[in-house]
Amino acid sequence: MKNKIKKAHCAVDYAFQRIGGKYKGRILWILRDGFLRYGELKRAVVGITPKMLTQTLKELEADELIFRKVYLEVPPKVEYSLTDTGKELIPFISLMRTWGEKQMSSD
Amino acid sequence: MKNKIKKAHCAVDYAFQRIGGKYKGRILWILRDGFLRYGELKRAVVGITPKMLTQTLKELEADELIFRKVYLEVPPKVEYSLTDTGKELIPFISLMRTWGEKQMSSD
DNA sequence: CTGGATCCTGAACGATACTG
DNA sequence: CAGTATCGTTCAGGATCCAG
Repeated sequence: MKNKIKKAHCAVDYAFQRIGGKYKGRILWILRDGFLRYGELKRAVVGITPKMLTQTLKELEADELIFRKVYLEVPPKVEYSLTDTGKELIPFISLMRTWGEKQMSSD
Repeated sequence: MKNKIKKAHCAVDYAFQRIGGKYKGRILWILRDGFLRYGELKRAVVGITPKMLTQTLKELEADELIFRKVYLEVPPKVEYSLTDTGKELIPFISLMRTWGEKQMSSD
């Protein structure tokens, strides 16, 4: 682990700290099948500010959930994708979505 | 839904708001098989203060993820358990745990 | 025993402008 | 295009004491 996990009392606690936060779940889900550039992510994650996007991407990268590939071109190009560890989370985020959709429709 | 969900951009977002927070995952997991009293929960969720325990339990109850049963006795007795909706989350929290344990051991 | 009431701090998040 | 920098705000969470 690269990020500072404050103090996990158990595995559930630990996991939530790594994918908690306002945007991490959404970003991981958006990246589930493919490579996206910074600008594409910015459009996909509606409402996020550049600061939060950068910050969140850095944390996810430090946690080794996403991979950041820089192309040395002009204009600059950077692509983000899931690491294997990140991909392991997709089934579970998928479960979350299913549950969330069901709940939302029953309000 | 009874609780105030600020604004969910998608189902993932929505789900995270409902089981996010510092203790919700742990509490749901602890309640996975059985009824626990307030004091038992307080001991089980190491480090939680009475205020946070009460607050979290109220949110979970308002979200209909847990059920609160009051026994009219002296001294007071209150038992908490999962609702059906709450139980639906257990498989997924279980996935989280598995993933979290694997990650923790590979640091 | 099961909480409620208060006060407070820090971290997360947001708005806006700027840069290589 | 892909970010930084700076400043401001909000709110979850914590400490402590009190109550039915």
